[in-house]
Formats: sequence, C-alpha cells, structure tokens
Amino acid sequence: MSQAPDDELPAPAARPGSATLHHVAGLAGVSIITVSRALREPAKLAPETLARVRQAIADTGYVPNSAAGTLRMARSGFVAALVPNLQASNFAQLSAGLTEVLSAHGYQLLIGEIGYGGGREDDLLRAALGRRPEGLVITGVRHSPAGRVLLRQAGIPIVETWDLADEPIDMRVGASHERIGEAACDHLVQRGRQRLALVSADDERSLRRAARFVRRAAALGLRAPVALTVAAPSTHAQGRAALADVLARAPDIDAVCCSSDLLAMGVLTEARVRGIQVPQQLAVMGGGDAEFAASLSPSLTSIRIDGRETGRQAGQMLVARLEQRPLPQRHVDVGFELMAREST
Amino acid sequence: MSQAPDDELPAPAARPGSATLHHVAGLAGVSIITVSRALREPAKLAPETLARVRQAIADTGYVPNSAAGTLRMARSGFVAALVPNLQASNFAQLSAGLTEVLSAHGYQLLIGEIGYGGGREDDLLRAALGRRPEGLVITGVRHSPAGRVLLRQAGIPIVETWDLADEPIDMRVGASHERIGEAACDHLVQRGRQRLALVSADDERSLRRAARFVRRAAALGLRAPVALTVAAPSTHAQGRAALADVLARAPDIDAVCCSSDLLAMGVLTEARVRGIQVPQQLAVMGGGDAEFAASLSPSLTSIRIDGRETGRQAGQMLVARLEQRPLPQRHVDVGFELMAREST
DNA sequence: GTGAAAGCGCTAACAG
DNA sequence: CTGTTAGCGCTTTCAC
Repeated sequence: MSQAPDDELPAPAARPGSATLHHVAGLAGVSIITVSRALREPAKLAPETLARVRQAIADTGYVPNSAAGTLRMARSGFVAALVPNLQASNFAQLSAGLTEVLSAHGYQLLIGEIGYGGGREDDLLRAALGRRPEGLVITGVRHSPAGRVLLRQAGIPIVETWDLADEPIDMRVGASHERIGEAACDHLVQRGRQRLALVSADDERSLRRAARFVRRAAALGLRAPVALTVAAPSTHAQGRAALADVLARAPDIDAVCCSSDLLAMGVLTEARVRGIQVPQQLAVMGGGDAEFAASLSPSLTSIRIDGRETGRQAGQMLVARLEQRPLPQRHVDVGFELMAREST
Repeated sequence: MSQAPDDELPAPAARPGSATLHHVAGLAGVSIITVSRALREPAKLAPETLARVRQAIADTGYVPNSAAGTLRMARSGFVAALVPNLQASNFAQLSAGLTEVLSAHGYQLLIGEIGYGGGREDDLLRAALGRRPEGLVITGVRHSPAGRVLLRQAGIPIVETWDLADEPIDMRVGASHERIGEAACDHLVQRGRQRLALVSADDERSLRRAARFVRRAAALGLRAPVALTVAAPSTHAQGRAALADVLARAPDIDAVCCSSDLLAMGVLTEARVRGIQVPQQLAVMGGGDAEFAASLSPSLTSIRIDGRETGRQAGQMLVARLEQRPLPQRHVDVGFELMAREST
C-alpha cells in the first residue's frame, strides 16, 4: 500500500479510459510533463524513467485526450471528408486513395455523412467545422449559400471532388463530365449506331453528362436521343423499366447509354428477356465501370473514372497546402477511360 | 474606426475561421460568457443584446471550437463507427439507421475506416479513442488482444455488429449466421435439391454460415457439398469462375449457394453462357439481398439482413446506455429473411 | 534529464 | 440579465 508516492494525486480514474497525464504521472512518480515527453520524445528521457512511465501508461490504460492537444496546439491532426451518402457510387475507392496519402503525412481521415437536402446539411457542416479539421474533402455535395460562406470562412484548404462545381470554393479534382458525355456519344456513333437513347440518374454529374451527350448527338446530325431520367441512386430495376419505356417510345433505337452500370445491367436483363440481341440489335453502355461490368455476358462497355487516383490527388493537394508548399494547380483533371467491351 | 469599444481585444482573427468567443464578444461589446449563452440559451439574453451578438457572430464567421467544449464539459457529442472497409457490404444502410437514432438524440456519427490487418489497426483505434467518442460501433472488425484491452478500458458503451464475436466486448447486434446457414440448406432441400455446392467468401461471417450449411447437409443425409472459398470482398467474376470450378469437380450438382449476391449473379451469368437452365437444372441462391436480386431474370433467391434496422438497434442501445437507462438486453438478434425467388 | 507556470477556448458556478 | 473566476488536459517556454 505504500508503493506509490502519492501526495495529493487525483484518485485513480474512476471511469477507466478517463485516465489523464496526472494519473499516469502519479503512478510513475514523475511530473506530468515527463509523461507527455515519454509519448512524444522518448529519447529525451532516462531509460529507467521511460520504462517506469511506460509501465504506468499500460497500467492505467491511458489514451491521450486529443481535445486537449488540439486546443493547446491549434492542430487537430485530421481531415474531414463529407459525403452526401455513403452508398453513392464508389466513395470507398476515393477514401482509400485519400487515406493512403493522408496517413503517410500523419493525418487521419474522418468521414461524415451529410445527407441530402434540408437545413440539416448546414448544421452538419458547422459541426464538422467545429471540430477544426485541418482540411476538407467534399464529395458530390451541393452547398447552400450559407454553406458556401461557412466553407469560405473556415480558412482551411478544401477540395471538391466529383461534382466539379462551376464556382469552386477552393480546389477541385475530378473528371470533365462534359467530355465524358461527348465520348460516350462518339463511341456509339463509331460503332455505327444512329438512333440513340439515354437513361440517366438525376444527380448533377449524370445530368451534365447527359446534356452533353444530347448536344453531341445533335452536332453529329443524329436524331434527337430518346432521353429518360430516373431518381438517383439508380438501380437495376430502373434499368429494366427504362428499356421498356424507351422501346415504347421509339421501338427502333439501336443503342442505350446509361449513367450507371447498374442501370445498364437492368437494360441488358430486360433486353435478354425480350429476346433482343446485344450488341447485334442493341448496343448498351454503362458508367462507372463497376467490378461486374467486365465479366457480364456480354461484357459491358463502360466509362471508368479512377476513384482511388482521385483520392490520392485530393490528398496530395491538401497536404501540399497544409505544408505550405506551392500548389502546381488548383484544379486537377484525373481524366477517364472508355472501356469498350462486347455490349457495344 | 471608433465603433468597437476595444480595450485590449485580441486582433480580429488573422485566419478567418479561427475566430473565438473573444473576438465575437469584443465586436458585440459584451463579455464572452454572453456570447456563449447567445448560442446555448438565447432565451436568457435581452433581445437587443442577442441581436447584437448574433450580428457579431455572423460578421466574424464564428464557429465554436468543439475541442474546447469537449474538454470543458467532458462530453464530445459524437459516436464513432469503425469499419474495416467502406465498400464492405451494406455499411451504408447500417450507417443510415445509426444516424437516424443518434441524431435524434443529439449525437453525431463519425466514421473511421480502420482497414484490415497490420499493426495500424490498433493505432487507428487509439486515435479514435483519443478523440473521446461517447460510444463506439464496431462493424466486422476483429480485434487484436491489445485492441480488446483498449476497448475494454475505454469505459464507453460499445456495440459490435455483423461479426457476432464469440467473446463480445460489450453489446452486440446482428443476426445468427449459424441459423442463416441452416436456413439456406433447408430451403434448397425443400426445393428438392440433393447435390449441393457452396461458394463462400473468406470473411468470418460467410465462413460461419458455410460451416453450418455443410453441417446441416450432413445432418440431412445429403452428399457432402462441394465447397469453395474465394477471397473477400467477393465479386461477379469470382462467381463465374466458381461455377466453372464446381462443375469441373462435380458435374451433377443441382444447387449452388453463394455467400453474396454478386457471386450468385456470376454463377447465373456462367450458367447462362453454358446453357444451363436456372432453376430447372440448377438452383442458385445468394446472400445479402442486393437491390438487383429481385429484378434479375431469373430473380435471385437471397437472404436479407436488415442493415438499417441493425443500425437503429445499435443506436438505441448506445443511447440507452449514454442516458443511463437500463438496457433490456445486451445482445439483440435482428433476424433475417429468406427471400425465395425464381432462381430456386 | 526533469519540472513549474501559463494558457489554448470554452462553460459551470456563483456573484451582482 | 450580465459578468468574474476557475479549470477541463495538454504542450510550450523557461528554469533548475
């Protein structure tokens, strides 16, 4: 009972997990600053002191409270990524690329789901900002005017991805959805298609691609594509229904371009059920290059944007700014790749 | 220039976004506590004071620093959810259910991707704990011994989902994968199938279902199922290859049970390419009840676990504990539903 | 090699 | 209705 030299030490943390430097210091018989150093610059301690402190840390289950660190150092050590919706396409890839770069530079990534619409969106943004992230990645979120002001005033580097906003807040990385729409149209025409249909989800990016697709078709002198819009996030079932709808309006179409692979897969399913040969009678293309696109039968032509690379780029831009390095460019186009396969 | 009664006020926040109560108070000509109250209990302020403070808040772009609040109040106001991998199945649903309950009780949800394997996992756990979440949701993560100790010592409510660990740390919500494996086998047998095959991803839950499936088949006196394991996360391409493999080993099988719908879809594709009739010659079933399962042709029999409901339950358990309410049960079985469709 | 003092931005508790 | 004081847990600066 007489082992710890406790004068007026705080009682051992009531709730475990709430141990502080004081508890550890008391147990190790040193001052709190020594414990702090044991964690951050162990080389500066005498080996035996270090050992004693480490033992005390283990015994107390001490985990430093980063709220205190953040406050004191004015550095939170994390970057926040805001997504409208986690199932929204391949945010997983983007997050992998982001984590890769950020963790190499000592930053953590915290993900927040911000949801669509409602005033709630700004509340969540405010909450995120309140935790003082050192940088922000915003993915496919459209901001309210109030939100834009918040972001501007935040005074931290911000990267917007996917939705290449016309009025970027700060930095941007993504692909040109205009060019994608054009490329899709060109590909179908190259494959000899003339009577096009378009099935697009109603999110901003898809709509932008769709608009350019239609414009390109007009420029090439084609008949105006039969265009359908479905609610995002798009589904296989919508794809089936869409083909039925398209055929009802224009039985002679020879190609369908879809904004997602799931939609395109629905179109393929419906075509098969109706005995329509793909690609002989009907060309089908998707978007996003999902894993299954390449192994369907017929394999599905799609357009790939490298999510992981997008994440890496975003991470590098943030880190450059955080380390005060000059940024070669504020806007990065990661490009896209048209994966031509059997379905066209 | 003489409008603000500034005695020895801090200079207006150099970096915008770093405004503090002091700046706002200086601008509004009140003390900092008044600003604090304007935010938290506006009813206690004189209307005109309130208006002046609000104006100052808007002018400075002040966003409260929650690190300071967390420190002072010993309450961080958030719950962390740790996932191995965001694309891993339908975490999106779970997160939606979780958010629904937590936000109704004033908690935010922060998501952290913890990754598979490597010592990194414990570092990330430590980092998460360092931010002092008030509760933790752990999804499909297996813990190292050191990790378990950290979690135990954290002293906060913890819910494990999906991977229904044999040695739960604290609370658990999910379905019995043993019962699912059995139900899958029973269903195929009911449909008159006798020569079963099994294609399973190598994650813990799938393996557990697979083991029980095989055991059940034995109990029912069936020939031992042809069993294949593929690397998680499972894919459509793996499903195609798996059917080829299964047929090479046992050409006479009449049913394939897959651990995911993507795998099952691959099996369907491969069967179609080979001219095998589903379900006449071969029954196929999946797992997870993805959106596309119901609208494939033939539609795919699958097993559904309600991710959103799982999230809700987890949220409610956490909130109950955080509000010191007695918890009816520490372990909740959300059940599952076998969606019998055309493919079987 | 180790420690004492000060203060990051905020709020609870108590004045006035 | 408004302000003062103290202190949350940590790190920076300066002493010893």
